[in-house]
Amino acid sequence: MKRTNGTAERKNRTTILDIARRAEVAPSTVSNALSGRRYVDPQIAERIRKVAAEEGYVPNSIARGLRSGKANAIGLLSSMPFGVAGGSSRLGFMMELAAAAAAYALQRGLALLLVPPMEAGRPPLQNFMLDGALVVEPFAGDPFIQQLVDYALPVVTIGKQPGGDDIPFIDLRSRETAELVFYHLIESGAQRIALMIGKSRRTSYIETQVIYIERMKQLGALPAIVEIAEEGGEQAGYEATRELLAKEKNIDAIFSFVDAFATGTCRAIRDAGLGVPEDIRVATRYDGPRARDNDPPITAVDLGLSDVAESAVKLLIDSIDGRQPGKKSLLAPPPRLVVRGSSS
Amino acid sequence: MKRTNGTAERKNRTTILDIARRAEVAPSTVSNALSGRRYVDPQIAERIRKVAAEEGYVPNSIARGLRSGKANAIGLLSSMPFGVAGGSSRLGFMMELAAAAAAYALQRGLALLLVPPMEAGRPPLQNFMLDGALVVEPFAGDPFIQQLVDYALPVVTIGKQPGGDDIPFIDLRSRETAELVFYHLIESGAQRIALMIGKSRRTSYIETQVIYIERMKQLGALPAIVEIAEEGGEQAGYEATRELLAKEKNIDAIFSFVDAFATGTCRAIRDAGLGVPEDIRVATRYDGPRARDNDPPITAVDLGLSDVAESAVKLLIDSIDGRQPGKKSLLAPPPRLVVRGSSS
DNA sequence: CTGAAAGCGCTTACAG
DNA sequence: CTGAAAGCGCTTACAG
Repeated sequence: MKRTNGTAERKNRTTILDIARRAEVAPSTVSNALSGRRYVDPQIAERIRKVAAEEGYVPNSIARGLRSGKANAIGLLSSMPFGVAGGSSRLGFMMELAAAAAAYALQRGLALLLVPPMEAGRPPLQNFMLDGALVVEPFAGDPFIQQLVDYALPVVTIGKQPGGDDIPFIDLRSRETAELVFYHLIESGAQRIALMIGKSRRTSYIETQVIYIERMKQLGALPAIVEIAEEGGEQAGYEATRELLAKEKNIDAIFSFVDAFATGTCRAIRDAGLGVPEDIRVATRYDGPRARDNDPPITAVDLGLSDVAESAVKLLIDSIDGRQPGKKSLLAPPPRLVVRGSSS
Repeated sequence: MKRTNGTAERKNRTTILDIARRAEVAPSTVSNALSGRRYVDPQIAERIRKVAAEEGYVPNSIARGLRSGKANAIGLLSSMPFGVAGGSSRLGFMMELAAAAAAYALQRGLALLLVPPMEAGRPPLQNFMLDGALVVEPFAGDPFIQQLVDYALPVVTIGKQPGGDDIPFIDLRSRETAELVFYHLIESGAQRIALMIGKSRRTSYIETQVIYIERMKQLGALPAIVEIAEEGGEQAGYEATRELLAKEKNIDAIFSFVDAFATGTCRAIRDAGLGVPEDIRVATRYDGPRARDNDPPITAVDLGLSDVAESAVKLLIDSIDGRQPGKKSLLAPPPRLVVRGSSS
């Protein structure tokens, strides 16, 4: 009896050697016959296939991977903290990307490995077999990116990493997104718009702030920017909004960028005895379940995440295959405003 | 110069042999020093760690996996067709399970591999490195399960596979779920309830039908069961409902089991000139975005999927580790009815 | 306590 | 056209 290979259930699996012995050929011939990579005498090939079928032979993908240097898998990572990326229903930005990325990756023969943010510490990437990774909205100096670069793994980021000039990315068009939102809020009558945004240095935050400040200057209005630690999630959005309303009396619109903040913002406005949208209009970026399910539903932006995910996987596959893509970045589809009760 | 190993980006990575040479010890000593698996003279261990750090050594997880027989990854598979599992926003049952399973698996040092249903053909499971898999609501004779069993991979199903008596599973308590829904519909005044359900032989469908028939008998009402091919998604739900309403005139409630069907059901009722819930009450099983975002929002059941996912991963890890768990199945949390506008 | 060897199961050059 | 050998990069017994 052969030794087991550690996993009780998988002991004694038929190997290519077993097939070779029974079919009386060399192991390499079995390999070639089964993979079709090289010509093998049709009669012999047929015999090999028959034996393999009889023995229930299944190739060991890890052994194959060691030789070929491919894991046939890519990771999807996010350093966005749990209060935001996850939350009670956990059906947000990252999972929408995950679903689309997984579907497309599978079409290309790759599995998608889901690496959610960890509550504490870094995920044990060491242990995972990956050919590359997608990173969702990394911030400047994101340790995730650093770790992947250390592992010499190809990376594509969804949303450029600030300063990550050598890393291929999908341009989420955050400037345009911000333009859309501010234009809408102003057009619907807002005079004094506040911006509530995450603290970390992610490109979407940075670009939104730039546009916000420009607009406020044009409008001759004083900017009111509140930066929130993302870990706080909805509760932090709530508290920040209460404070803001206590200090600034003439706010009549809030772009509460992160959807988790935005639901907190709505709650805070109501608790302050004010109405959404009558007294204060609210908008958020990601048009996910959180925005849609809120009462009232929150105006948001359709970012075309299915297309984003697909482009990202494409770029990553190019990078894994060592193809130097003409462009190191791809554009997301144009953002589309979805107006809802929170602002009209 | 060393040969590359196939992936352009990962050529010439430092190996344990490089470290061994530079630190003037045996490769096995490097392995032991770095893993801490065996005692190594502290001075030597320190030297090894220093060299490894300098060289930027990262262990090759595939090589490690070949030797140890572990991929440190589990799969999440669903044979539910795309119209149902996916759909435009793709944020459904499977993704909610995925998010929770991934988070818990990561805590246990495992990655979660997302294997969505393929449009055509079977996914290339051969190529994926897995220690086991979770299968979502398999039907009788599900080829996914067959494939996994052929690969001798441990499997846990979320929802028992009909006839799958040897496969550990999470009991989704579909009988109780059905009881809750029918009790609610009857209590809210329904006299003639129709059941609209998928065609394949999944446990949740089977159990729901059993309860439905019992209830109708008690009520002295004629059962009206419509079985729909799942691939049809919302459109099939729409068409089936139109046909049903054309044939049966006194239907005043529909349990449209699959959420994709249920939104079609609501649309069909309206197109027939009737109102939800005034003329016909509607309920569905999975309390996801689809049910919540519908107009009117659809009464549904909270199945506690986070707990379900966690239990499933636990059971799977037991099975992978060869531990014979006391129980081969675990119970989902009690289903909880979420009453919404579609039925009240 | 540590080293040298064998081996995980394939695939890839190298011979013939 | 096919076989025998080497090798992917680790870890696991086996020696000492």
